[in-house]
Amino acid sequence: MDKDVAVFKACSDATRLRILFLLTERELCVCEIMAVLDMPQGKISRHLAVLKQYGLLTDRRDGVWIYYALATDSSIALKYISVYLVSARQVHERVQADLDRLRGLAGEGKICVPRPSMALLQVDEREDPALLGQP
Amino acid sequence: MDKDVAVFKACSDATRLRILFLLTERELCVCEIMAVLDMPQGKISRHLAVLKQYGLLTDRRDGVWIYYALATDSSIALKYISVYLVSARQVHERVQADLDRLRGLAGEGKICVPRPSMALLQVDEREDPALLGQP
DNA sequence: TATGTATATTCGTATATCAGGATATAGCCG
DNA sequence: CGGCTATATCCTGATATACGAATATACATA
Repeated sequence: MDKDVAVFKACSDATRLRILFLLTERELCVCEIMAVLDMPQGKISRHLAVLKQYGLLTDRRDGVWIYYALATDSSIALKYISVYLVSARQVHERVQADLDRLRGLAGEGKICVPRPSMALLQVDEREDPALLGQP
Repeated sequence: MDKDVAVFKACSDATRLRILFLLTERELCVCEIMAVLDMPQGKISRHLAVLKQYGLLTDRRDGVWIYYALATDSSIALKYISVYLVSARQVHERVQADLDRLRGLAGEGKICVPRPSMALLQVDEREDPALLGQP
């Protein structure tokens, strides 16, 4: 039961809930979440750490970037939270706006390109048809 | 969305979550919750006030007693919390123990009888077959 | 190795939350 | 009205949480 309490505690912050809603779309790196929510990096990282600590998120590193994704089988409450997230995201205007902003971002992931050479790599990836969802 | 955050905040305390689980059984007065959870009256009342303020509970007065019940259509999150409560109560041992203790209480409601005359009234009610669930 | 970028973490402060204990309010009954 | 009971609320201290700002860490490239 304590695990469930922790899950609810993790959800009881507006910023964290917005992050969770965003992650129903797909896994995201920190810079994408920063861009969508327009919040300082430290704040995003701190909330991501809380969500991960409470078992709601998993993370994986890809070079410099760290991608976060919704965890699945952490607690009973989390199962119901997941269903809630998918259903409620179509109802809340703020979430809708967040998701629109996310879909409007230039590429899929790695929107922050650390160096010119990597920016070129990024462009290459964007021109790779296999990576293009919608034209 | 803020309403949903409030609902999750309301659930992010072990005592409050135990109260919510108890109220999936039926509406309860404060003294019953006190008896089951074995906690001081001020603490129970304070948590009930929080749950009511966040829209998770309704209350109704019956003489000296105030009965609390789960609210229904307060927010989207609450709908999913309700489903969670009914499902998860069969999984958590602590909740099982709470519910067992609740069912083991002498009568249905009004376990605290303010005066001898009312105690007699209570006994009368207990002897009324219509009010007896299990012998 | 040095540099730059993405992310994590620490520090200090303001605010919120929780608990226990004491007190206040409201209803019932004699 | 006065006394009893159920419940609500207030007060205070302890603890947790959120934030901005600054700093630290990890990785990639040259």
